[in-house]
Amino acid sequence: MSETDADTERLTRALRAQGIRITRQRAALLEIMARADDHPDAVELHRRASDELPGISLSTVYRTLAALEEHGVIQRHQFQGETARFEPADAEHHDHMIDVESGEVIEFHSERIEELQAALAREMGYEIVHHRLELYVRKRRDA
Amino acid sequence: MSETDADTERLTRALRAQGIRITRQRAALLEIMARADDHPDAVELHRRASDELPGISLSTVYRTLAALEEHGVIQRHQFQGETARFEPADAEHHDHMIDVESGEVIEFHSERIEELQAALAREMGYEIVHHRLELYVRKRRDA
DNA sequence: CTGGGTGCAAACACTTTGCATCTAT
DNA sequence: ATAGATGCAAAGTGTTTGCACCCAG
Repeated sequence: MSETDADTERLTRALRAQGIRITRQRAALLEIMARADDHPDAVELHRRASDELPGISLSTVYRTLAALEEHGVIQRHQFQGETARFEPADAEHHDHMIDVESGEVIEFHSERIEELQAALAREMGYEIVHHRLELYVRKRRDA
Repeated sequence: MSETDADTERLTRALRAQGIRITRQRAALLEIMARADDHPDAVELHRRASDELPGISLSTVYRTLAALEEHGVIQRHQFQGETARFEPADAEHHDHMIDVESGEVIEFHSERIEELQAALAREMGYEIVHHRLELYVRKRRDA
């Protein structure tokens, strides 16, 4: 059994325990999300799901994505001007660089930046609930 | 003459020089934006504009906002799940903290964070075109 | 067996657009 | 005078929802 298969099965059990039914549609989407190493949007996920489950409706995809997000299984991102994209919610938080020329999304993480953010918020009397950091970038020509 | 009046007049001239006509509608919106110290959305701006220019249409507001954004006069922000909000584009860049309880938007700036972002992007072979940093926060109770 | 999930179509919220008319320059 | 801007209504886009039927547990 592949690692993502094992992950998916564990997830399935956890979700069922939380009282959410794993239908064929949801199983398909869970599997697709587990495999996805890009950041697909609802329409793209619907396309992928249709391959193994012809007839699955776009509304089901939206409803499932909402449910999975609510249960912390996936994360929704709304990049500048784009439609919502999704990715599996891994343990470690990360931010995104978006290549404005290719649309490619690169993940990164900076503990130093996170610390500065937290310190800044605290100074101003707030605590961070969550944050969003997006760098819209272009490949360096002079590199 | 107030300072914002002077600013608005300067802007008006600059825009006209770039070949965009300053109609009553646009003048009203320029003035409203100059005065705005919050981050209103299109509907709110339409409401404010309607006070001094009854009959102004929402599409004109949208078209004007698009034009002003294109000419770098205002900036558009799309906060998590909200409708687009606008603010005058001042010289100095800043980021936003959004109070998730009140919806209030607080501006801040950290040169240190900006430097780290730039360094990070460079390391990965990119240069930053623009970025977005939003801290979704809540007032500290234990402060 | 039964309540949650699905597919479909219709509704939604926000934003954009086509067109006839108007107005800033 | 005339090209660009407006108001209106209609179309778009991405997403959500009501409802009758279905199927996972």
